[in-house]
Amino acid sequence: MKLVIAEKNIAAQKIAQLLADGKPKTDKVYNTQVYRFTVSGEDWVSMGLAGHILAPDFPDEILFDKKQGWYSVSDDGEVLPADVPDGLARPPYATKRKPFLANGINIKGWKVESLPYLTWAPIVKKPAEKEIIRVLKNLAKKADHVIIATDFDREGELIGSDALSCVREVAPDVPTSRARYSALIKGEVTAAFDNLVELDQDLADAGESRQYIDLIWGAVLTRYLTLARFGGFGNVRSAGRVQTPTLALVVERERERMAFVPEDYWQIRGMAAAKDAEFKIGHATARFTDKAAAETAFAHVEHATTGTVTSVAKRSRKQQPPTPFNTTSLQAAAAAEGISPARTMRIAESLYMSGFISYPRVDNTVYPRTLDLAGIVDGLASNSPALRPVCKKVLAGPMKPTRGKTETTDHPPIHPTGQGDPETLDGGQKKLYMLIARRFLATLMGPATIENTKLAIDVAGEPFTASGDVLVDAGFREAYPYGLKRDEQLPALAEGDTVDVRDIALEAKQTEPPARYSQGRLVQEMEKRGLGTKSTRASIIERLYTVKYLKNDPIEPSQLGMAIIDALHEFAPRITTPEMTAELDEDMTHVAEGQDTQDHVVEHSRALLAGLLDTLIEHKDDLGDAIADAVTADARVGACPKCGKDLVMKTSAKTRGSFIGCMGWPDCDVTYPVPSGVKVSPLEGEAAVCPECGAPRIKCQPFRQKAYEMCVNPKCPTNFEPDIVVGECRACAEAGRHGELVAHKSEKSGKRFIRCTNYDECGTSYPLPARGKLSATGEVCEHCGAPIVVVETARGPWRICVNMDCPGKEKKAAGGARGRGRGGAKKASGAKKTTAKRSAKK
DNA sequence: GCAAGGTC
Repeated sequence: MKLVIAEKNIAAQKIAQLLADGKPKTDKVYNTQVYRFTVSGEDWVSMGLAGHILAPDFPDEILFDKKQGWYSVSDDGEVLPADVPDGLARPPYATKRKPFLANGINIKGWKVESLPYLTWAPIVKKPAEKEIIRVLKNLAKKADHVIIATDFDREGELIGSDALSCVREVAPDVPTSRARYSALIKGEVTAAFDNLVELDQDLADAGESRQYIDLIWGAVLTRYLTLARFGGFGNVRSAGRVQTPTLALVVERERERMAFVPEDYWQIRGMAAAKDAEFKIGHATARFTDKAAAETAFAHVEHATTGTVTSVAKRSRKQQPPTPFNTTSLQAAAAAEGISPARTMRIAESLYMSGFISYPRVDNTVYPRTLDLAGIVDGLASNSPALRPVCKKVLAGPMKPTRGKTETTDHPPIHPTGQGDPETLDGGQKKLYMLIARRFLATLMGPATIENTKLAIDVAGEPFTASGDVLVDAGFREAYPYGLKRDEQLPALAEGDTVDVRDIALEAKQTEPPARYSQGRLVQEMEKRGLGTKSTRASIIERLYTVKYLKNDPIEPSQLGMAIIDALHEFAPRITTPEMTAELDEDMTHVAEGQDTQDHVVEHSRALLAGLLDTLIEHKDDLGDAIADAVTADARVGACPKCGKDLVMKTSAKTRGSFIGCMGWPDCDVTYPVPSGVKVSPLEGEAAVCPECGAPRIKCQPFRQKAYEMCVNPKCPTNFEPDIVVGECRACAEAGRHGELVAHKSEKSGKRFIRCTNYDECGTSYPLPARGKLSATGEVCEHCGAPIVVVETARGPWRICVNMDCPGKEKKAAGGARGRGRGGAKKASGAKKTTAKRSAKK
C-alpha cells in the first residue's frame, strides 16, 4: 500500500480524486478521514495532516511548572546542557538551588537574571496533533512506500519533514519520497507523482530555523517583559518577531498624530435652492489659509440671497469592477463592514468547512481557467433568491472576470461555491457570505458609470461651486454596493439660471493629523512590510488587543503598548522593526540553498539575543517602573475627590469583579462601582470633574450605541432620580394586601429596578433598563398584568412591559432573532424567579 | 502564563 501525506484534508481528498482509477472511497482511521483508492490496480491511501503536527518547545525540565513557576531547573538542580557555540562560555547562571516561591509567586531577583540560560536552552519537538500522529503511524506501519505531498513551500517542507520523523519511529526502513505540485489540478498532480523526488532537508531545516528563532526571541523577551514588573496572573506582556513591529507601526502613527501641528484654515459654505431642490455650495477657494482673505470674501456674500449659474459641466467617469478576493482583500473589505480580520477568518473557516465558499487562505487574485464561473453563478441563482436577478444579468453578459495583481496557482481566489442555502447561515456568516458572493458576481460584471455635474455659481461677485454625483449605469454596483456613496443629485440648471442662496457661513477649521489605522488597513500594511502571513496577520492583531497593547477601532495604542515599544526600541531594537523578518528570510534562504546550516543560523541568533540581555537585565527596574506607570495610566478614570491621587479601574481579589478605587488605598478608601455594560474612559480638562460632587466624570461607551458622559459617583445629585410609582402590585392584590410598585435607583450600584412596597412579603421585583428617562403610564400589560412604562432613549420613546418573562415577549422572540436567551422558552412563573435567575447569572 | 506558522 502506498501512503500519501498531504498538508490538509482537502488536499488529501483532491489528490485521491485526481490519481484514482475511478472514485476514491472515504474511510475513517480512528476519527480521521482518509481516502482509499487504486492507481493502476495498486492500493493507495491518502490522509491530510492539520498543518504542523509537531511544535518546538523547551524540554519539560525547564518549562513552566504549576508548582514552580516559569523558571524551574532539572530535578538534580543542574541546568540542562546546551550546545553553546565555540568561544562562548556556558551560561554561568546555572543554579543548584531549587527556586523558592512564596505563594507560587516570586518574581524578585533571580528570575529575570536567569533568562540568559533560556537563551541557550535546548529545544525539542513535541507532538501537537496527537490524533493525527496516531493515524499517521497506524497507516505508516502498513505502507510499503510513503509519499510526502504537503504544500510546495518552506513550511510545507517542514511539515513533511516532521511527518517523516513520526513515520520513521514506526517504519524505520520504509522508502519515502516527495511529490511537488503547485496547484491541485490534474496535470500538476499527476506530473508530480510521475516525477517523485526526495524531501529537501535543507528547505525543511530553513523552516525549522524560523521556528526556533521565533520561539527563543519570543519566549525570552516575553518572559522578560512579564517579569520585569509582575502584574499578576493573566497579565502577560508579550513580544515577538511579527507582533512587536506591528505594534510599533501603530505606536509610530500615534506619535505622528501627537507631533502633528494643526494649521488653521477657513471655509465659506452654504446652501442653494432651485426647482424645489436644495444642494450644498462652497466657495471656489476650498480652503482659505489667509484669514483676512476669507473674511473679505465672506463680507461680500454674507447677506446675499441669490446667485447666478455661470457654467454647467458634466463629466462621466467609470469605476472599474473589483478584483477577486484573496485573504488580505477579503479581510480589508470585511473590516470596512465591521467584521474584524480575526472574526472574518473564523467565519470564513466555518463557511469553507460547510461547503459555502472555497479555501479561504490564498494569495491568488486570478481565477484559474478551469474554474466553472457560469456554474457557480447558476448555483447562486438557484440557492439565493436575493441574488437571482443579478445572477441572470451576469449569465446574459460576456462574463469576463477581472484579474488582480497576484497570480499563484495553489488555490483559486476566494469565491462562493454556489452550493448551500444561505438562509441556514447565522447573522455573521450570512453577512460575510453575501460579501463574498457579491464580490464574486461583481468581478464578472462591467464598470459602473458615474455622472458628475459641476456648477459654477456667482454669488455677489464671489465664485462658488456645487458638485453632484449620480450613478447612471450601475454596472457591477448592482451586485456590489459596498462603500458606494449616496447619489448627490443637483437640479437641472443651465447657464444664467438664478438660484436662491442661504445660510452662508464662514467656518474656522484645522487640518487633521494622519488617520489611525483601521484593522483592515493594518493588515494591508503588514502585508506590504512583509510582516506575518495571510494565515497569521489577523490573529496577531487580535493578540495585541488581548494583551491590552491596542484598544479601540480605528486602532490606538495603549500607554502600555507605547511603553513596551519604547523599552524594546531602546534595549532590543532588532525585534521592533520588520528588518528582523527580512534578515531571517535571508538566513533561511542560505540554509535552504545549503550555504549555511540550521545550527549555525540559530546559534548566531541566540548570540545576538544573549548580547542584549546584559543591558536588559541591568535596566529591569526602569522598565518595570515604566510598565507599571503605563498600566496605571491605562486604568485611570480621573482624580480622587478626597486625596487627589489617581482613581483607577481595579479588580477585586475576592469577587473578581471590577470597581473604581483610589491609588491612595489603604490611606484613602474612596471607591465607586463601574457602570455595567459599557466601556469606561476618562474625560479631559474641565469636563473631567463633576461640578456637583467633585468626583470624576467619565465617558461611557455602550456596544454600538451612542456614548454618554456621567459622574462616577452614584450618590451624586446629577445621578439622582426620584422614586416613581409605576402601578399597583398584582401579587399583593391577589393576596388581599395593598402593595405599590415603585421604580428605584440603587445608590450603591447605580442599577435601576422596580420593587413592591411589600417586597418582604410578596417578593415582586423587576429589572429596568440602565439608561433613558423613565415615566409611568398607569397601564398594565395585556399578557401578564405587569406595569407598562415608557423609557425615553436617544432613538425615541419606547413602551415596555417590565416583566422579563412576559409571555408577550416570548411571541416576539419566536418571530425574530432578537431577545434570545432571555427568559424566552420559559413560562412566566412569577417575578421573584426573574430576579433570582438574573442574579444567578452573575 | 511565552512566538509564529500551519490548520480543525
